[in-house]
Amino acid sequence: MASVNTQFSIAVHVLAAIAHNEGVFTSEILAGSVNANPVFVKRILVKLSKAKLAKTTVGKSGGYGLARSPKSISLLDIYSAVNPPDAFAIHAYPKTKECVVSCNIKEVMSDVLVGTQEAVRRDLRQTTLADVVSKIRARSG
Amino acid sequence: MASVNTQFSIAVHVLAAIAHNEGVFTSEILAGSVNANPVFVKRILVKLSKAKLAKTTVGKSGGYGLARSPKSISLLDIYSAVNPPDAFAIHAYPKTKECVVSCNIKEVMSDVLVGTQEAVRRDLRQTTLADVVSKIRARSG
DNA sequence: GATATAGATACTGATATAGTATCCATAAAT
DNA sequence: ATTTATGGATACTATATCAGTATCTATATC
Repeated sequence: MASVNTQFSIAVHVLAAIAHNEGVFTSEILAGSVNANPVFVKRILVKLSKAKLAKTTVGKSGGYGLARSPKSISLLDIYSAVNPPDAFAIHAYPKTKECVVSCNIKEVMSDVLVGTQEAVRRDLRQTTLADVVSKIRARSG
Repeated sequence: MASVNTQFSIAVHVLAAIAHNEGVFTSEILAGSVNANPVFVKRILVKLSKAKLAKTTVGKSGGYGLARSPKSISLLDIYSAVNPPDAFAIHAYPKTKECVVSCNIKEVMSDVLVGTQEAVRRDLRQTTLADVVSKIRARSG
């Protein structure tokens, strides 16, 4: 546990917690729900706040609320906010001059994988935070 | 450089090199084309061989050829052969009993992300090794 | 003014990727 | 039959990223 990026999944978790309970919560409480390190969760909350998905109030009795309605927040919005490394990496070794494949593979793969990355984005755009909350409620009821 | 999995991209590279040059090549030569560590490339070649995408001949004057035609090998075949970690990880912290979200988020996210992973597979299935080779040739010509 | 919060920073620890070195088994070349 | 070049396996190391820990500052409420 530590080398796969779980920030996206944690971001969805905390936003779902806020949305489900419809209120403002401190990072301590949200970290408690995730059962993860408070500072780690804070760092994710900061990203969500900068992306204007969460609304921060600073100072005593401060905390995090939603900045937009759950229906208007897609998983793609959350994914973009935490900005995880691309799902598909291309190797970056120096080119071997005499080899046609070596000289062009990177550009060709980039081309192909842009399409794949776009497929991911299309898929994530189809699910909203409201969908996630309602699925959670369906399971608990 | 070392924490993103580049094996898929390297696997495509070596198979494209074999397909483009239409022959049998040693791991040394293939590693030379990639400009990567020979043993690392070997480990990938072993996976491709086990997945029956590459055909191995052992012993002196041995090497790697294609086991199937480039048109019949999709990027999904190659992706599955190297078996990289899932693009989307879900955090695995213990559940907080009192929290409805905490108790159900993992299953709900799994559900959603299965669809995303499937979108990736659908996309990769659309491109073949032959497509990659012809794109490379188009660039070099 | 005291206090509880967000937010930032520096350091540490754990894990997975990739590199290095070396060995064995096999089959071709001699 | 021997030599030799290959695939394949294994053990160890180096490095980068993710995540945890500790601590500090700024700010707004009480």
